[in-house]
Amino acid sequence: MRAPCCDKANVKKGPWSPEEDSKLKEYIEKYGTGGNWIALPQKAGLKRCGKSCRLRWLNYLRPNLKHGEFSDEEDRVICSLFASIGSRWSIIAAQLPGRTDNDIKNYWNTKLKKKLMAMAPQSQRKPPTFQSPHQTPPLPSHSLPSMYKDSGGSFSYYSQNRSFTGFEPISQIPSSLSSTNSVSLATNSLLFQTTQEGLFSPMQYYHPVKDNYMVFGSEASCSSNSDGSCSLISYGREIKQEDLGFHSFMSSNGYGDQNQKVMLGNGNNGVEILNHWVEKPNGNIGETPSDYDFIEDVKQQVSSSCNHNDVNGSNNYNNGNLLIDENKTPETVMYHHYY
DNA sequence: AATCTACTCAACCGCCTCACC
DNA sequence: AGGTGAGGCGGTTGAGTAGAT
Repeated sequence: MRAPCCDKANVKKGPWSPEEDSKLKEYIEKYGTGGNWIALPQKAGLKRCGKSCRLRWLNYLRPNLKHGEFSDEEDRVICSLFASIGSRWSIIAAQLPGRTDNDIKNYWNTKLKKKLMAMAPQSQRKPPTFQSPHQTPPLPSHSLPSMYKDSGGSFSYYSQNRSFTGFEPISQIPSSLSSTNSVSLATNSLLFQTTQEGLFSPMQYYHPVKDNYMVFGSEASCSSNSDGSCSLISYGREIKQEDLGFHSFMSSNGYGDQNQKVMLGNGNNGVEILNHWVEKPNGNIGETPSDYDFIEDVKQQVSSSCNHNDVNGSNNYNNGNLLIDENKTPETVMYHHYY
């Protein structure tokens, strides 16, 4: 049983009064938060929980907050990020200066979701969802390959310091993938399609880049971990089961009937130097608990690959790209994991 | 004008992660 | 290594408001 963060009986709850607001604002502007929200209300003379103060400051009082209507551009950013990372509102908020995660969450739940549903064809209107590993309905074989990531740019998220970058220009798509006949995820205008299963995926405005490839992430902004090790990172995080589920979703759009192969590779400034393929024994990644072991194996191989590059004197540009190939299927799915 | 319904969004709750001891 | 507390996050709630009847 966890102790409450404050004495619930002696803290005020509910809407903040203008007096409380000004007390909090004045105190923080004068002394800062002191890195201790729990102690702050007492020092500031507020009968509030520290968490409540923190929320009030972050969501309402802190300077440079943007209020009011979201622009079309902001809509697009939210949509594409939601499609790619799901409801990680804080990460999405980091891409929209002046917007808070709470703002975006509310906006998504109350307006944007409906807006997108209204755009979808009548027969396909279902609430857009991000595919988690716990909900992996089979996709109809006729469904189009869902394309994942907006922009051809870097897409790194460092969980430690919460920084997150993305939406770099399309020009940063690896040159090796920029020839004709391709499927690309680079987009400036993005629409979404809900499938019959309620899946939600960006479907339009993708520019073909190279035959049989879908590219997830592009810029090689890789750096080794501080301990010198290399690990697979999904958008900056360690790969987790949830990520695998998403990969499964991505690859199962009618192209996941056969065993997957994962290509290990190293890249340099976005130019892939493909190394070798590793075949996953059964089915798509993310479908069985043993897949985690499989990923661990892949990790190992990427790790040793990275270490090898270190030995050769290369620098942090060497990254562990993970390419997933449904061999001999209409699509090859390529994942890049940078760190 | 009164009532009902739908919507919005600020705030809360509880869980998770991380840093510190 | 394990325990504890604080910060942070996402999901949910509910009071207030706008619009419909």
